[in-house]
Amino acid sequence: MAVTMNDVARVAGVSLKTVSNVINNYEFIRPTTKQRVLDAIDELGYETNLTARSLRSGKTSMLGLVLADLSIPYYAELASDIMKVAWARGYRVLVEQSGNEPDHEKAALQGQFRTLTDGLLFIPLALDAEQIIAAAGKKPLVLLGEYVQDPRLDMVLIQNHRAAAAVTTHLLAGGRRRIAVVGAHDGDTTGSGGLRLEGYKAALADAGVEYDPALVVPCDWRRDGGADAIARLLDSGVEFDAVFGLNDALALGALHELLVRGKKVPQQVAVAGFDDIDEARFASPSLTTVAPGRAEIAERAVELLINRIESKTPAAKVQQPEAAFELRVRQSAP
Amino acid sequence: MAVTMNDVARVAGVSLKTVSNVINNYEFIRPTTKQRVLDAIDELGYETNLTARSLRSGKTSMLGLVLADLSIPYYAELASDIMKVAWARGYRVLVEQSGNEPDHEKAALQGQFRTLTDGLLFIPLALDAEQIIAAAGKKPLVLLGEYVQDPRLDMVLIQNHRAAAAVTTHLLAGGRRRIAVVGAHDGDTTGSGGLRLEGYKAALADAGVEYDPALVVPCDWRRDGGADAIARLLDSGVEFDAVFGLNDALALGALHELLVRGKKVPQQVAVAGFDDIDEARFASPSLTTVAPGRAEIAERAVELLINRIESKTPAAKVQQPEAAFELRVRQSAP
DNA sequence: CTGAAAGCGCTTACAG
DNA sequence: CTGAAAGCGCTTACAG
Repeated sequence: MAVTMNDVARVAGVSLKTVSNVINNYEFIRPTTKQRVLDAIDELGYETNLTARSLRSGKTSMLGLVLADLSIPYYAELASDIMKVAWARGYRVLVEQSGNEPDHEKAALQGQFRTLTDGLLFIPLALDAEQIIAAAGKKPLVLLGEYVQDPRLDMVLIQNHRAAAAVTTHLLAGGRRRIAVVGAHDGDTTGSGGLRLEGYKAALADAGVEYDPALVVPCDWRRDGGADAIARLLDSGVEFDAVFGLNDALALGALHELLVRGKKVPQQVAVAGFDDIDEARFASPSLTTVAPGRAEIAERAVELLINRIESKTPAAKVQQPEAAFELRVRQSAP
Repeated sequence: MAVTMNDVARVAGVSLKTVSNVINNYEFIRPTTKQRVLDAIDELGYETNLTARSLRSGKTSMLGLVLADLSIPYYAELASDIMKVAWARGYRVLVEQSGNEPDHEKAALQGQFRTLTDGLLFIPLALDAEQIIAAAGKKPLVLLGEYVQDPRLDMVLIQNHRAAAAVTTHLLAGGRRRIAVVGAHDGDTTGSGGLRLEGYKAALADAGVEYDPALVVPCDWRRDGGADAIARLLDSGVEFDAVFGLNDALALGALHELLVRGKKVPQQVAVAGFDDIDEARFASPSLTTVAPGRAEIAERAVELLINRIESKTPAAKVQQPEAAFELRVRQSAP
């Protein structure tokens, strides 16, 4: 029913192989032959069947991207960038939402999903390094995010510690001394939350300001989590003059709750976040935050993964490139 | 190299067909045979090669989704919903970003992309109905969004006119009389902008309030577009006591600019939007808007498309179901 | 209930 | 530079 290469070959009066050569831009084809084939393709409206190509070649030219949920702005913006970079290199991206569920993450790592892709970009949230290594097949895998760190796995790193320290130092420079941290447990040292909390502590120590665990409020990393956390903090009577949301969603939720409660931002309480999602620029007041280098993360991750896929020598050393960050000072913490 | 059904058949001591039957849950298999096959699958770690299945069966079990850009919250949230609904029905979703480019949209409609999917969900922004009909192949196609309306095409509709009228009526009920509209040209009657503008006009007429074209400000449908539009309106000296952003991004950009300029919202100027993106709830003040029924849109679109794909009688009448909307009153326009 | 054969539409060695 | 043949790993009639 569909037009095949055979039809093109017949119309052009050449063999199947010649059509294939033309389609794949094989160099040494007589120009007249090539033109005959191109004319036949045009005439018949032929489209390469990518499924057949994949089956035979063993390459799908698709990358998998596993993340929690596209409705979370940071992931959506990162996915958008990754798709553009991949597209420019001739790959499509098949997105899988894990919903933060260990079972979904495991399924994405090993199930049939992998047979559709040549390699996987994975933002783990539920599985640890051992589980990932156990579940992952032989196809290339590159991790994003910081819930998992392991010397055996390729991954693109964010400078969580230094970027969080930079935010904290900025708040301290603005005269703040009681900086609440929203989105971590006191004592966390791993994962995005733990690493950022450590950066915060380091900056306090550098400035000679004492660390107070009462200022550290754990909560879900969502807008309503940040709002709830601030509500609890205000209700508890703990004094604070600044809030560091460990991501922008938390900071924006916190900002919202502060304003609802009649606090002046930044006069009474300064607010800063982490991620620099698009929304941060247009919050009111606009949100001071740190850009973790999203474009660079997308670029490096795709490049690393494609290099692994196309490399003839798969035994290359584990790579863990690090993206550059940048502080973005706005109204919420000038 | 990979484990194939042949390997499973050999280990289980049955024929290829029997393995296939087990995998595809064919009913009439002796339980002991089935168990032997399942054991072999387990033992060998066999995974179905989806590419091979697609080639043979002519079905990819993938739906294409063409939208402008995932970094736009409304699209990201809609994509997330669509993927979940499709997943529940046994389909994956392959997202393609058109960047609002006619060439990209055309490529998504006809190119090799179509050979990877069984049907397409398409949010057109650049092509018109004629171009879409000309470019689309024979595979099922369902349109979303309202830039294109045509009786020949399946699509899921939003009640733009009535929902926009409801927002306007709400603002009028709050005592506002000079309601600026951000995101349309005076005279637009088609596309999301035109339809919503018409709804606005209808509500004004119902209330006996005169329509003033000076209050209608065209701009890009993005946060900065809304901010710019309000800046221009304020600079022009036109008086207004409310702003209706034709989507939430516009309304949030407008809100931001109003606050920057020292206007009190909602005391001096009320603000309302359209879409009810997640961010609207957590803006400060929170944004009054209308929810166009995103979950229902996703549900209906996927259902309609899958029905077309799986239907034996493809000659069924064009379908254009309509989603229910709901006004969400919040602080920006109580 | 199960088997042996054909074939989906390509690419890939192998010849020439 | 081009051809004829094999085969990627499945599913699908067709038998029995």
